[in-house]
Amino acid sequence: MKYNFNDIEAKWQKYWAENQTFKAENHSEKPKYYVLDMFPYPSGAGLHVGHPLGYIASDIYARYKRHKGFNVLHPQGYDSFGLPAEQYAIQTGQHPAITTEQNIKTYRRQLDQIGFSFDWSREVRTSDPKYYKWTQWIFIQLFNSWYNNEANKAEAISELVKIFEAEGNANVNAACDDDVEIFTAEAWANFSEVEQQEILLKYRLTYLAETEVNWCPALGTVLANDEIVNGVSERGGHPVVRKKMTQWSMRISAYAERLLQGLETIDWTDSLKESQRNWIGKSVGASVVFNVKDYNAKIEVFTTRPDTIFGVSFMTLAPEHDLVSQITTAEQKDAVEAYIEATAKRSERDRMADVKNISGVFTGAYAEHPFTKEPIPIWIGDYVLASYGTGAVMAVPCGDQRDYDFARHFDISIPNIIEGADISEEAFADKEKTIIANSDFINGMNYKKATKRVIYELEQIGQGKGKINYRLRDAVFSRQRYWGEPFPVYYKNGMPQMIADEHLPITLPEVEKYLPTETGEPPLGNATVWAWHSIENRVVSNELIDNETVFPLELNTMPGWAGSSQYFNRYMDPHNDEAIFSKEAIDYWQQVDLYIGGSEHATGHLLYSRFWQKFMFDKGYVGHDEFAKKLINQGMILGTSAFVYRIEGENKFVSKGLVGDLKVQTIHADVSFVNSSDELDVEAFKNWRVEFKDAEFILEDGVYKVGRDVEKMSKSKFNVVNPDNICAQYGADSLRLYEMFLGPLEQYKPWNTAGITGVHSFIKRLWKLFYNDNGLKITDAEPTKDNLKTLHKTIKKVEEDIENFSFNTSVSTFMIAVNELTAQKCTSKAILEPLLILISPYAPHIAEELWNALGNEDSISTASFPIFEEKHLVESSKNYPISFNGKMRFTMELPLDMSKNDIEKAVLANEKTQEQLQGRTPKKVIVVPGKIVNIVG
RNA sequence: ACAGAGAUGAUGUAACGGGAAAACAUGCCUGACUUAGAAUCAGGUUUCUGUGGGUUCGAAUCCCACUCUCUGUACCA
Repeated sequence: MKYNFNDIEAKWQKYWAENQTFKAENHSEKPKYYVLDMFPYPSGAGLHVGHPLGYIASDIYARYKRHKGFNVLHPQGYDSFGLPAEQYAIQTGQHPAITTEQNIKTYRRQLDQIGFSFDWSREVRTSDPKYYKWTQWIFIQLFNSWYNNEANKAEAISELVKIFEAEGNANVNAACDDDVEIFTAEAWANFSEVEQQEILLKYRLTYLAETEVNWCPALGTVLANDEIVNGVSERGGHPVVRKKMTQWSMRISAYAERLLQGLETIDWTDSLKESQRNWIGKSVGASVVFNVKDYNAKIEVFTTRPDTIFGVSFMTLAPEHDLVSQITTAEQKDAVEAYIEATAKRSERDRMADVKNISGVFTGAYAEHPFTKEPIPIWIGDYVLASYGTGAVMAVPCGDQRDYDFARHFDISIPNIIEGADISEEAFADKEKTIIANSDFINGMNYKKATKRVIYELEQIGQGKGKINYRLRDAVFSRQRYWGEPFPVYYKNGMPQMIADEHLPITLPEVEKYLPTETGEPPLGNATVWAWHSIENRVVSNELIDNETVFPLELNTMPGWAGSSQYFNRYMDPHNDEAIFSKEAIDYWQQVDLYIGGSEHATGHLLYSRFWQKFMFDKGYVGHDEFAKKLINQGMILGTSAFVYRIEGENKFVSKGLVGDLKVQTIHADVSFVNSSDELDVEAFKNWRVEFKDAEFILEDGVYKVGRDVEKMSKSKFNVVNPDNICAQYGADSLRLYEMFLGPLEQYKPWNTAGITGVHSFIKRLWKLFYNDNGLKITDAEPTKDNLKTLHKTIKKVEEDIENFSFNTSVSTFMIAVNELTAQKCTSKAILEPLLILISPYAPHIAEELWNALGNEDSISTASFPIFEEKHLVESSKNYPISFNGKMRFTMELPLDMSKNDIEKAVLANEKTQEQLQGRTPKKVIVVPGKIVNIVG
């Protein structure tokens, strides 16, 4: 019988769907295991062979865990809000919901044909109102919470109000805005409602704040830093200005320390944890307050080196610093303003990239040293960033290279306060080797002692304190887009009001245009039915807005990461309309046991999700404050692009070998026109685009050879390989095996379709172990010793490999096993049946088919993983390599239970040994039983 | 600049906690079968583990230095 993979795969995919084979129950006698993939954004381009890599790996693991007796949750869904659908809508007027629906259909079809064991009954889509109801709900939860630094957790805002009513805010230690004023209980009672709301907003975990954004007036939108190149928009090259906008922010900074500490408790890759650590950017030091001479002003700086405070010879403020305009003297005014203007024109990225040019201007003002009272000149310089610390630094040129360079450049003095340091060429920045000198009460102390003492003294005189600074900024949560979650928020007297939980979801309104309005409002500003009726509790026409009972709704939408920050928990109970998930469901599934996805989400999705999880933990909704125990990053699959060479100015293409010194344009050719010998199908290429129709081709040896290069797989590089074609030609099992066989999961690796014939013929050889031309050839024959050895060797290796996520090596193990069993002419059911279970996580369709052919009624996924027995691998003898001075010369078969001494004697007695020694006496004989014999001399 | 990962035949890669370097595939070559293509079968094919040094009886593996590649972050005070 022939192996007809197309029929077999369709048959079993249908069987799994109809029987809901992989549906997980929220209770079971079995232990639970939760395997999760990062859900995809359903783009219009569909899947290419790079996308399923992680899904195949997680699917193998999920299927393996089922064989191992676990109740496995392995869900899948779609991160279906996002920019591409919106941009398509702007261009075509097509509603993003429609495009998204179509794209999801394509994705589902493509995923289905690869044979994943997803529990599709739990599918979620972030753009589905039933789903985003709960995204809105979490937003409200965050709004109604504040972070209590004493308890080190989020608490209800109503508790905070109680404290304010009882004693004011003097004793409240909260993560809040910096500009909160101290008030008493009486004062609180006397504030108007709006004033109270304003104060509370400074404490809430999500809050409205003025944020600086990159505003592009021509595009009418806010741009991310990445979207700006050389000060103009990447799209269209329009000018971009910094503009303040009121936007929602998430107080993730409140969780900085816990996000950092939590990394110690999870099994994620070191590089990913390191990325998050850098992103959080903890630095320990002190805040120091400098009084400005002749002004009633103070400058607060953050420093990690308070021990060097006696080395301060100037201060630098960021050009954007609030004080600059106040303290600049009349003489310096023009220079300072010119400098500020020049800096404002440069993007932050430009400023950061340009490290060599030292620039700055003296303000004319002086600060006063907190201890010596000496005057310190105040400069501004663009190497100081407004967004980090306080936007001001105390400059210690002898101990910091940037300060040193700055001082040198502007001829500012460089006092040396480090004992024995040579600062004639560069600063001495090694704090571990620092001994302080010329520094009053800290002379002779090391860095640690001096730091402690300086902080103590600063506190005594009220000029500073110990402080920990984090780089992590609060996350802006507003987007001026259409295709995202609407906020459950309306505005009354300018203050945001949350819509009560029972009226959620607030669904996206219809709009005529998906662009910002002419007045620069976000796309939702185009909606005509987008006002909240606070009595009827429903969305009504804007015409009814009276600001008494009907109020305007929020026009921004939520960012892409909103929907993905709790989806892993929603899978546990995805159809629950009463709660985001039931307590039973979360208590049962707890957290993700294995999460697989790309490393590009290291500081986005993976950080925000940890933040929301910690918040949900504080509120008692979840039992773990980390959502994923173990995380693996799959590497990217790269495409092999093909290039043709067009002679400049002519419509002639030369074959790669003939390019030589010719001036040519290198053009991407679609890889589907190129065969495995790098030869171009010239006719197909000509028909590809009109401009190539009449092109001439200069061939070498009768063919046109293309150039090759490995690049990211992408539609624009024409190097995309579609899994549909692979499945049609070789089958899903071959695709799955080949993707794993390419190399280690975490590694970046190029795709080369030609290699798939190796795994494909392996599958055919597996089939031939079961079938010949006459049909099934399996017998009940007693397995031979060799059969058992092959099987158990394979069980052992495959089990180890899966546990270590080394899927590539188990594929070669399978090949070895099938090669050996074929050579042994094995037909024994007792061997081949367990072999099928081993292979089934990797190649589930053929495994089901053969399993069924052996007379099994249930799906192979219900079978138990075979148990390894050591006894079948025990050997009685070993073919010892005999080395002389480390070089292997010949081998000798010796019993494994032979003693060291006897082995030595036997080896020395061998005539080949004597031949090698040529009469010399060996100095030493190393015998490692079971491994090797090495003769030295 | 810093951090992380990595470098093995023509190619993808393998080698438990030092113990026979290249398993498993791809490619290429020869032969068989076939009208041809595809498929199948039999056989063959290369290297000395990025560079330099160290530890060791023995190093791809451990240590030190360097070179290069990829990824992330970047004037972080």
